[in-house]
Amino acid sequence: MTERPRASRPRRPAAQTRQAIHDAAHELFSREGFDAVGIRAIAARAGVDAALVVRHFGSKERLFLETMTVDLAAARVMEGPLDGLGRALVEHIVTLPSSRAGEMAVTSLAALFQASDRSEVETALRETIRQGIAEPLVRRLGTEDAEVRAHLVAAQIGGLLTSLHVVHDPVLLAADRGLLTARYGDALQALINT
Amino acid sequence: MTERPRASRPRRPAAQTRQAIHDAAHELFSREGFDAVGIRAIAARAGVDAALVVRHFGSKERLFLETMTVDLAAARVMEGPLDGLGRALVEHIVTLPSSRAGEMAVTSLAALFQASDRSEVETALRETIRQGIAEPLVRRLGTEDAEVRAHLVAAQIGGLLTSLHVVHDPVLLAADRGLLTARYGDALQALINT
DNA sequence: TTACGATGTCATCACTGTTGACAAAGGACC
DNA sequence: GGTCCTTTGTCAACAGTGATGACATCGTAA
Repeated sequence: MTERPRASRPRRPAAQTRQAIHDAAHELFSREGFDAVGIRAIAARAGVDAALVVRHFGSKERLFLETMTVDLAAARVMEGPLDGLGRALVEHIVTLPSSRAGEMAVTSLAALFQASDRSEVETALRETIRQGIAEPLVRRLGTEDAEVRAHLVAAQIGGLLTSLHVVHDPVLLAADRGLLTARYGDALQALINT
Repeated sequence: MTERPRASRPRRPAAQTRQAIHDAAHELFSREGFDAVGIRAIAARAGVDAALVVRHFGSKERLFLETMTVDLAAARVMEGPLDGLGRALVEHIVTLPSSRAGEMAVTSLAALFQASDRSEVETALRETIRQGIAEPLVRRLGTEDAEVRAHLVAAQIGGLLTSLHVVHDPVLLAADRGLLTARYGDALQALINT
C-alpha cells in the first residue's frame, strides 16, 4: 500500500475559512431554505471539506441560526410619530424588499418561519420578533394593555410578511403598493390607537 | 439455505390499510410536523410495512398533503353580518382551537406553513387560504378593491394563526381572549369596512 | 530540531425516502 | 379440483443526509 500524500487545500487562518462557509451558507439558505441545502453543498460552494463546516459551526442548525438571524431593521421606523406608524411600517415592509439589505432580512425571516419546527429556530424567531417589533413598541405605547397590543402588531406584520414571502400570495404580490400600504397600514393603526 | 416462509400480517382490503396509514400520519404530522416524522414511524404506528406507505400514497409529501389539507371551516363565520365580522373571525380562531375539530385544522395549518418550502405544499397552502378565506369574502365585499382587501384579511388572519401556533408567542398565548378578540377583531374590521 | 496546536482530509456511522424483486393469499374461470 | 392473475404484504438494497473520529500535514514556539 503506497501512502499517497493527501492533497490538502492551501492553508489559511480559521477566521477566513469560517467566513467563506458563513457566506456560502447565507447565500444558499436564503435562496433555497433550510432543508433543500445540504452541508456538502455549502462546503463545495465555500471550497472546503464538509467536515470543516461541522467543525466550525457545530451543526447545520447552528450554522443556519448564525447566518440567518438578522434584525428586522424596523427599529428606525418605530421611532417615528405614533399616528402615522401603521402606514409607515407597512410601507417599510412593502418597499424595502427591493433593496439589498431589506431583501436579505425578509428572506431570512421567511426561512426562519419554514425551519421553525426545530425548537431552537422557533426560539430564535420568537426572540427576533420580540426585540425587533414588540419591545420597541411597548415602550412607546405605555397603556395597560400595551404588551398585548404590541404583540398583536407583531402578529399582523408577520402575517403580511409570510403572505408575501412564504405563501407568495399572487394577489398581494401583484397589488399596487400604495393600496396595500393604505389599507393594511390603517388596520395596523387601529391596533396602535388607544 | 432453508426458505423460511415470510410471516405476513393478516390480509385486509386495501381501503382499510390505507385508512390506518392515513390516521397514523395525521396524528404524527399534527403533533410533530413534517420533518420530524419518518415514513417508518408512520408505518410502525399503523402496523404496516414502510413500503406500503409509499405504495398507497406515492410519497411522503403526497401523504402529508392528503392528510393535512383541511378546510378552515371559517366559511360559516364568513356568512355572518359584515359589520361584526372582524371580531367574529378572531373569536372563531381564538376559541375553536380548544375543540377537537378546530385544533386539527389549526395544527394542520401550522404544519403546512412549516413545510411550505416544498413547492407543492406551498401551492396547497395558497389554495387553502384562497378558498377558505379570500374567495368567500370577495363575494361579500363587492367593491373595486375587494380582492386585495380580502387577501389582506387572509394575511392578517394568517398572522394571528402563525403567531399562536407556529411562533408560539407567549404573550398572546397568555393573553385574555376577550382582549385579543376586541383588539385584533377591530383591526380586522378596519380592513373590511369600506 | 523537536514538539505541539491548528487546519484539512477521509472513511464510516446510523438514518432517511424510495424502489423493485419476491412471496403468498384469494378470487375468477375452466 | 386445478390453473391463472390480481391484490396484498415483505424484504433487501440504493443513494442521499448530518455527524463523528481517526489521521495527515502545516506553521511555529520552545
